[in-house]
Amino acid sequence: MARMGIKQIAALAGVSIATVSRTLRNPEIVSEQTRNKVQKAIDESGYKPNKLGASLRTHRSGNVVAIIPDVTDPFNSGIICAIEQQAQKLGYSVLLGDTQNDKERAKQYAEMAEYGQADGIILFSHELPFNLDPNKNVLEQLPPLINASEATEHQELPKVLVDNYSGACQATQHLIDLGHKRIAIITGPLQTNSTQERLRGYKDTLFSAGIAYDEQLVCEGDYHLESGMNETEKLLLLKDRPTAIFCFCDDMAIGASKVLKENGYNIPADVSLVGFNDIRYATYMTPALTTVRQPVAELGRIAMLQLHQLLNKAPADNETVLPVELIVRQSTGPNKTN
Amino acid sequence: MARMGIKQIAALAGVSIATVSRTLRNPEIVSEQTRNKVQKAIDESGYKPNKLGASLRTHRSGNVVAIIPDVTDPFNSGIICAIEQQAQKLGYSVLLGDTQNDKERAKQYAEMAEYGQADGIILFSHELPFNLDPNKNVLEQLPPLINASEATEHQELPKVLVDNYSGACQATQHLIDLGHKRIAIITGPLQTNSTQERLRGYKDTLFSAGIAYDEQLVCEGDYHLESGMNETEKLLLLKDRPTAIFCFCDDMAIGASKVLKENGYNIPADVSLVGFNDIRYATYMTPALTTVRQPVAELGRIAMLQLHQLLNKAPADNETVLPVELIVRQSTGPNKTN
DNA sequence: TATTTTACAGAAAACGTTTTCTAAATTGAA
DNA sequence: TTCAATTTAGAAAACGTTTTCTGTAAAATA
Repeated sequence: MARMGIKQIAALAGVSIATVSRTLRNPEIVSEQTRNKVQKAIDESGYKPNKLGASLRTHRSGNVVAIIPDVTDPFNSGIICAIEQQAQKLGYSVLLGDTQNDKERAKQYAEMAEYGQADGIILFSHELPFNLDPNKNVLEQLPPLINASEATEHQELPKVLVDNYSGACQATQHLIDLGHKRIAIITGPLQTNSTQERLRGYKDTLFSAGIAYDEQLVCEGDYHLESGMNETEKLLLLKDRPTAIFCFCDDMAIGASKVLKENGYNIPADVSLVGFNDIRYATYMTPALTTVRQPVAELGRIAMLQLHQLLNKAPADNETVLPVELIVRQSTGPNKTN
Repeated sequence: MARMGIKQIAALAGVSIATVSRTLRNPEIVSEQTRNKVQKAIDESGYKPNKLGASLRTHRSGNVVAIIPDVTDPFNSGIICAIEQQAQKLGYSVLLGDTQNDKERAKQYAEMAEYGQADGIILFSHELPFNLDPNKNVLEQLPPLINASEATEHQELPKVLVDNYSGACQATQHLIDLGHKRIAIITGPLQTNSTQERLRGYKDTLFSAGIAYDEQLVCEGDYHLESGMNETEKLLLLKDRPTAIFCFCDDMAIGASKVLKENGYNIPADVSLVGFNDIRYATYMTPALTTVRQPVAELGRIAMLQLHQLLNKAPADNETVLPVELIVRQSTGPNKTN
């Protein structure tokens, strides 16, 4: 297949290139007769208009870049999948920006927007991968950007989040309702918005129930499975060990579960376990994991929708908060130690 | 930040645009003095060369599209992650083409190469998303394309695969060594190369051990968790039920495990279970899943490397086969029914 | 010193589109 | 019929680069 350009098609159809372009983008303003001629030439030649040419002219690549810490994490990949779905519906393509938690890579991906490779960014991070001039308006220094799932410190940026506070409240209350008083948590990185909100929910709920906040029971994890294991080991060394552990993500809960079992603890008889995210495998763990379900598909869908708004100069909502839901399974049970 | 083009930089530095371009792409052919002038202008203005302009001119978008059935599957996302890693090293960006098993979408993504949005394709499918003219050479009708993990019927296409045959042999032999004779399998779709190869490995190994092949024991799954459950239920209805089940992916094994447990079967005491892939969660299942590990990172890395070759007109290897490894954990044990 | 080579930098074309501007042809109103 | 309004389509500019082709100045050779 010889490379065909709009010129060749124009020649083939005996019209100008402008007419070919119009037939493709604005069929209604070209007469039926000419339109047919052009269409015939296109069909016969199998012409595929070059997107780069068009993009260059229109200043729109039609790409968005999703900057994400790790596609390998099922929670992330779920959102990515939803973003991608919605992107296709809206006519965008998604560039994958898996940073592996490397700031430098995040920056490189972010720059795609500045090099014209992408029109906008969906960012899953609490860190903004740009060097900002603190004296100037934040928004004006950035390409169109939506924060998803995690937020940066810059309040001006549009974000679509999940009700982390409520999720933590529900989880904590559930444990309290089961009679637990010594409820440990394994958080994510303390700088993240998600962890801060969940921590707040945890504290508030404890307080409402009249349970004293015990710093010994809060461990900082990093949302990775291994940290769930490490922190659980520490918790088990405590004199007065917790009867329940609330992990801020399922992976850490899975890690915790492994350590608990290895040490002969029965879940939930000896210690109850709650996760966060409700990844696909949560139901299939033994015991099935009680967890806070995030509306992953909705999160991705809306993030993409909002970015689309932004790209059309319509302001995006500054903050969208989606509800979460506690899914009670078998990893939580009544506190039997009292 | 006012949009800066190469023209503005040229003016700022008092040189021609050609010189600016050369400073950026071929610094060695411009004198140090001029280079410095230009560099200064670039630094001061924060100029980011527009990639679309360059791509248009060079006929290289610098993008590759990964056409994949489902990012949400940890096996797939593992490969994608590796591809992405390697792509970045080589200076490419990865467009995500999650098809959700929809042929039409696969085709749309494949067309990105024809529209100049992508330079090449990494395809995870046994179906070629193109309409081919059967009279003509296959390769000449396709954009640069590498098959990864799964192969199409077209032998000419370069592919990087895993030694599915050997994997199935190892798994089957392991079960035979444990004394199992009634070894059921839950395959993937029969049209896929991966399943065909594994099936062949299974049959050959049975034959070598002098165990008769029993068609009742082979169930066709679809690599999804649910099908693992469904097929296991069928297997349990058999008069002479299997003492071991070898699932062609971990997700199906996880599904099988659930059904087995629900029906009161003990793993591995009553029935042994083997998976394929060794996803991250395989170790954390109860019992930990014996499975065939695929070199996911290597697979992705090589696929991208091969595509890179192709894009530089160097022929890619027609077939790369990577070794797999049986990881024995707790879901397999001696056959106790004899 | 005269001549050839080499190093460097500018002008301009090219990549493949979209879109503005203009002109011709057609239609409708008067 | 004439004139204005509308429809239609072409010419040409523009998007932001890279690269070829030239030309000039400096360096190397004789």
